[in-house]
Amino acid sequence: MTSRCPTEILQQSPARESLRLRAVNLETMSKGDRTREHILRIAARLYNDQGYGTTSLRDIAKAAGMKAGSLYYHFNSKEDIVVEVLNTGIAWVFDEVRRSVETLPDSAVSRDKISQAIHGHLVILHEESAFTSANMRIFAQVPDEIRQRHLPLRRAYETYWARLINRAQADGLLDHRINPSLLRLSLLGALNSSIEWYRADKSSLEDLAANITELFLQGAQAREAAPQQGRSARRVTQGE
Amino acid sequence: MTSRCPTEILQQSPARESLRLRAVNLETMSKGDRTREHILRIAARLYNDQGYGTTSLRDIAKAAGMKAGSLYYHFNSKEDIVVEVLNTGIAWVFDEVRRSVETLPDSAVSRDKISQAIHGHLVILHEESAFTSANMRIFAQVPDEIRQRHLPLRRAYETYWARLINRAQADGLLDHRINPSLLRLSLLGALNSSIEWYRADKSSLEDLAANITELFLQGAQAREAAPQQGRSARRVTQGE
DNA sequence: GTTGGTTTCTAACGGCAGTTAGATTAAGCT
DNA sequence: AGCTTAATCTAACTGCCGTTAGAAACCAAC
Repeated sequence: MTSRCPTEILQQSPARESLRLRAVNLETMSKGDRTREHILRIAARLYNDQGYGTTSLRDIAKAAGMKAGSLYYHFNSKEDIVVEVLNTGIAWVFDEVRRSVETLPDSAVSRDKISQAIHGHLVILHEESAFTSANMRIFAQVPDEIRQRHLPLRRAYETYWARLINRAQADGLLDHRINPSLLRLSLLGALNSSIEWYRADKSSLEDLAANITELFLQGAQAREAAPQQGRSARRVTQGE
Repeated sequence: MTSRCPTEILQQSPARESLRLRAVNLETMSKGDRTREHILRIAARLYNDQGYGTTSLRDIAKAAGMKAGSLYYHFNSKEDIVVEVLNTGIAWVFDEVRRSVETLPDSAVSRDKISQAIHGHLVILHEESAFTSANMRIFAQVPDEIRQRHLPLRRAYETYWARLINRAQADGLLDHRINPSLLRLSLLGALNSSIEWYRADKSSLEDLAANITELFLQGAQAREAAPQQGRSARRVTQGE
């Protein structure tokens, strides 16, 4: 039996769970837990800005308005901080993508489900969660031991996408000659690379999501006529 | 007027140029230059294996069979080493991709040119150049100053791809509704993400290149019939 | 206002980082 | 052989790293 909730894959204390809930209840949290969250958010921002290797505990502490030693009241080690940032990043994007897909009725066509998943992934990546973008940025650069601790959750998220795509292929949406793994890896590779080139002032995330969906499903090659069924997203003007 | 050779964009001493030439003339090189190259190759390998931040000069020196201080006979700083590794990585993939495309007659159809470019990029990334894979791995994690020094060459390579794609759209290969920048960024994002999931024992690079070309041009969505013109690459079985 | 728990700071520790100057060795030339 | 240049090593410097122990400050409850 597979777990439905991404957070279940981690054995976490209740306090550690709090960050995973999208609606953070600031009032009911103790000061310690609030500070703890604050530190994690600061850490995620710094990881985004300057990478993992060059972000010291003293950097995080200073940005959080405290001294390096004080971090050890909330965390056992530097490693624990980055692992929690990584896990939160995936947990959030996982929750959001699932939520986006489940917005649709179960009977919805596969194309809409994939389109929604793409949009959800992009929204979290670019608008909602510094944890998720930090994850995509630094995952490949953290020491192997840290990556191993984080890997189960990441795999769970990848599996979710794999199922989405497999189902789409079974439904007949996807060509049977397409390798579903290649599609998944290429699509997520493209989506995650967008943290290095997407700028919100150039186009909306809705347009970006629609255009990427179109690109990966219809392909870039010219088609004779075949206008799509009223699904005409405005073109995005990204990059030069 | 635009420069044809990617190395021209860098003002380099002749000695520094050597690594950029694919056919390395080991005999005619001085011992110093050979050691210099050796160090750079070692550095690229270590950057690939353990990232930039956690690779110290002492690590590089030890792997190269010398002491840390000795590196300073060949390089002025740690920064110079990583910048040269980065530049070499792009110079090589740039040369190879251009060479691949120019293998074809000028009259070749755009599809073949793009297909060749994709293959060349993947070959360098996975088989030929630890510099190129190191570049893709660590580019996002080096300090900003280093990235700035490297950026011109990277932009030149991106521009080459942009021209390739623009021409393909002008030729009518690509749908006019496709945003060429989005195609380029998504495609390169997908290609470069392959350093994290491609395993040579699972499929050949030729198959991978053919399948990615197919994916980005034809799209994943099921097509009625329309068999492609004899261009039937075997399916790759990558990932789970 | 004292108490007791929570939170932060201070000050240091050992270790490793990049870098440097100068001594030492190796190689080539006459 | 002796001299010169090339290449490497030795040994240190300064500075920042993650981490720790214990003292201080804060804060609520009585």
